[in-house]
Amino acid sequence: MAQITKRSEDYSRWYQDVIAAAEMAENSPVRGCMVIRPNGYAIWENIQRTLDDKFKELGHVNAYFPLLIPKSFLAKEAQHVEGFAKECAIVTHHRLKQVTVNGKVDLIPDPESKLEEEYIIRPTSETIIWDQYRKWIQSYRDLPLLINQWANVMRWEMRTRMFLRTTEFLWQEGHTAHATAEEGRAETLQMLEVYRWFAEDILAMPVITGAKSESERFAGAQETYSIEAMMQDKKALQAATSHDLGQNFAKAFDVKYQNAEGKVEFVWATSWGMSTRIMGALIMTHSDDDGLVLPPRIAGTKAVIIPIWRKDEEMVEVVAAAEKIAAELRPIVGAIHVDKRDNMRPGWKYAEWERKGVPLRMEIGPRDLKDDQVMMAARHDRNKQAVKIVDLVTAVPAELERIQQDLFDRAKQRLVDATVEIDTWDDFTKLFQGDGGFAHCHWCGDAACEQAIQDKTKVTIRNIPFERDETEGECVHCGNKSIGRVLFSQSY
RNA sequence: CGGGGCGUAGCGCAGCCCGGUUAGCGCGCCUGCUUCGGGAGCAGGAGGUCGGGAGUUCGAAUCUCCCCGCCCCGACCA
Repeated sequence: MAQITKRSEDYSRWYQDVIAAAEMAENSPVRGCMVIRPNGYAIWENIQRTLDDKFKELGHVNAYFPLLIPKSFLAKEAQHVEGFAKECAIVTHHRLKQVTVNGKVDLIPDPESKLEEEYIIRPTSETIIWDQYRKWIQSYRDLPLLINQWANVMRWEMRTRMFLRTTEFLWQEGHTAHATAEEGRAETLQMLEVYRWFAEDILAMPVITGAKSESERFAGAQETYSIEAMMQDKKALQAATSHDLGQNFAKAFDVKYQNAEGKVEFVWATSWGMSTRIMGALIMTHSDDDGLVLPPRIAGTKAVIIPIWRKDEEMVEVVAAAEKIAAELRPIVGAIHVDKRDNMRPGWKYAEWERKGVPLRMEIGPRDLKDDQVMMAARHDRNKQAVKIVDLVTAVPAELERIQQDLFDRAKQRLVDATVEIDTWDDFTKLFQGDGGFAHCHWCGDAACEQAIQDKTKVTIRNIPFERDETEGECVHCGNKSIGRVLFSQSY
């Protein structure tokens, strides 16, 4: 069994070890692309379910658009090209041909099957979706158009890391069209709030909401908003984004509607997304040196029951009791696993389920049976207590709720403890040469100054928080006038 | 793409410098018995084109060249 490197020794090694030990994902033969294993995919399925329900509650519907996009589409929105052209995979042929070279059979693209117009594999779907929206939107009565897509996308990054940055990744992308700028802006902010809710209430991951600086804006957006979380190494991770696209895509793809007065106008657009990257954030927010730690609301398995026995007669009794408890609890708390394997001892099983991040463990043996109780142990703080079997229907949901809240509080405390206000360049460099963290600092608003800070320290503006100090001050780097503080940090 | 490290059984590694019988070790896996309340013990067993290709040699895991992949640091990146 692979040992998990301690966080204090090598944080990024620890991260990879946790993923391997929890059997969440592993590398594949395809460079930069990972295999998401059942333990990891179960989490993604829960993410999908929860978000999808919320999207629909707010009036969105799902659709599916092609994986391949005509190359020319990308060129239609100038900034969009600039942002994505460098990382696109391109389909150039539609057929292979067998050839024999030095007696060996090989396959090459059949030159005769070269495509007249090449396709790119979508790095994001704005272009192909907006090309379609042109056909769907004529009247203000067609608006708003609120569509989401669950899909895979591909961005040919130079350096990849499991979940955080993979060549292919899974995500949802919402693409909406509206009659007015105000409606578009309201949708953008509404979806950002959904992401904040999801991160904090479901993933127990406190975030800072705010607007991106101009240089960090999505390619083609008028305004980009993000939620930023703090990992245990005090670096920031952008957990989701929501973009107000203004009329940029409507103009690029000629999407117009006629209003009630008969006037023809371009529509207003938004897009918003959360990807499998969030699972990297989830791992780095809660897990410890013993492996994965998951908040109950997103865990694939909420609790595991470990029957303990010596003799075969005991096994029959204990397993039956465990199954009965599981059956009673499942309708209340969700997936519960009874670990009946008879080829390993309880201690081994405890360690294994701890590695895999199951939030709650119940142990039931002959001694417990006699006392009509089980031992109940929480993964994240090792709190262990005896609970009467009749009380489980209330005790288990309550304990899961305590775990959920505890994980959030713990993460929130880390965030608060590692967040400071900094006013001098000297203190700024000291902070980021040392432990790092989140720093609220004055900034002049100049992109060149922002770039200079990044070049010198690798620190970037994570966002301009909604809740921030807007009193005047001097830019932490250049000393010019500032109209408030923004959030600085090193990031993933 | 630049610098560094690594690639030998499912996992972790030794062997390589200095070429030489059937390539080892630990964990895991299979079979059996004893065990079972915090990573069990004993016995037997299965599992390898030594990342790929070419070369040097009587002989290559070991030497040379090329390629591929992974990890770390850069560059790159909603």
